[in-house]
Amino acid sequence: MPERFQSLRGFHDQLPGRTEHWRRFETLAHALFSLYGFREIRPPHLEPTELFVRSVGELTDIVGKEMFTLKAGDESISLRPEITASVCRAYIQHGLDRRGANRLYYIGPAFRRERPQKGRLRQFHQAGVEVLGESDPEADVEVIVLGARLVERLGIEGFELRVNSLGDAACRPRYREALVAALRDRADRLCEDCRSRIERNPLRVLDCKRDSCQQLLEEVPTGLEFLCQDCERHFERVREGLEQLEVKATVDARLVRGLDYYVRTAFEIATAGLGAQNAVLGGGRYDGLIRDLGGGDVSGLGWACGIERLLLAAALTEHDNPPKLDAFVVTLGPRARERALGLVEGLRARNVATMWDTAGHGLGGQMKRAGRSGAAYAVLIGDDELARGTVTLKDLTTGEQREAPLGLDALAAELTRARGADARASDPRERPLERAGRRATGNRQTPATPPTSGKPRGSARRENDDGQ
RNA sequence: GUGGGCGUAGCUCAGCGGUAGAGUCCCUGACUGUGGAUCAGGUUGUCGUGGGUUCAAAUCCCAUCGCCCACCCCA
Repeated sequence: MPERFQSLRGFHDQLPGRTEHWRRFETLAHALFSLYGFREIRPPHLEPTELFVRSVGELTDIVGKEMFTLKAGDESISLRPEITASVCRAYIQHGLDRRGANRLYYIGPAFRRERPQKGRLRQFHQAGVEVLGESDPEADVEVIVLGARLVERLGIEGFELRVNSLGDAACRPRYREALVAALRDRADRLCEDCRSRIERNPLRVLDCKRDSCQQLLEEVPTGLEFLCQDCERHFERVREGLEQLEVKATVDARLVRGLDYYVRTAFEIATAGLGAQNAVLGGGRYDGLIRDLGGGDVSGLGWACGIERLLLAAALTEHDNPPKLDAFVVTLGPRARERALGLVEGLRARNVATMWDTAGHGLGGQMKRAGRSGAAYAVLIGDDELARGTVTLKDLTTGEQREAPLGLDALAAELTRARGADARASDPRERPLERAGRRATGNRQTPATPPTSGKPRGSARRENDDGQ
């Protein structure tokens, strides 16, 4: 027996039944980002390794040990571990500042070589936005609000938005010094990890998860106390803006972002119920990054969300979502079967979503497949119909039957008219993402029929699902 | 990278030294004039993989791969 292959660790397939959820997320994201004046950018997945070393920071774990790096000839290239760096590179390379494209968004995969957990994969997917060249706090407010709106519209309840200011080149070094001094004084009471962080990345001590360290941090100065006047004022206006729009945010002086490039505004949205992987969206301001990457003195601002995590937090229903067919052609006898090939293709040419049983089952088998396909109508043709120039239309929801003309245009019109009646109700784009009445990790009882759908689809098969 | 839990049918799981099981799904038939229902029958399988112990291993041991959880870090 030949070797059977498995997907790589941390690289998952998205199967039918899940892909519909992804597409609903993507549809929502595209629509929402457009609403805020953002335009899509799709950078490549591979970049020069050096791009990430310079942007994310050489000493970060992401660059230090989590990148998929390969040699290509004598250059080193890496799968992107995050997407902001690529967007900035493209912005500089193509002079997007002169094209008026300074609000950009992306949706796509990124790669990190970490030990996988639920909501943390080696290939994961992010959607994110970047605003380039705007340094006023109003831009921060818009970006943060957009993040909150996305999470809201996904129907995620009980999320928490936390904001902080990390200072800038003027004030952060002063704080860093003070912090290091304070931590050194207390090093003997910090955990082992934190002791090593004092020199390597002292800010990260602030969000150590150990209670003992957190208690100790009460005695340590916060960054907010050290903000220079400009940073102070900026942060104040960000908070005021959020307040004006009634977006609830808590100031968390311990919120630190892991990437080196953040300055001033940093924020994060966390949800309950995802365990340790509860951060679903995070970002901040990165003035200076564009310059570090060889561009002009252009400020930057943005966030990224983890699509897997958001979908987990949204606890989507696993309701049936088979392709919505208008018609399933059922044939009786060889003459009808011969005729069906053209009939089916003719209907499709008229935009009627049509299937038939290419496998050649008997009448019962074909009807069974028609029912399972989710088609609105079965279109039956046999010798009787052919002789009369008609088809028998069976409404697969109600079971009612009637005669209809065999002519393609007339039949297509008939089937399309029937579709118009319920298409609006069942079109996923017209429907908000639904919350399930259960936890994502919970039982697998049959989900309740979504209340917005007044039309149960009979025997439509439930998709098997991996439970994520 | 460190520590722990778990891998049996497509799916959810039982079996835990003595012939591989249930539910569900799938397939065939009753059914060349009707799907969802019912009935009859069928495949459900390298028991994750490779070694070892044993007369005998799904079961015990070791290794390995994968999933999950925590740490680390982050979306």
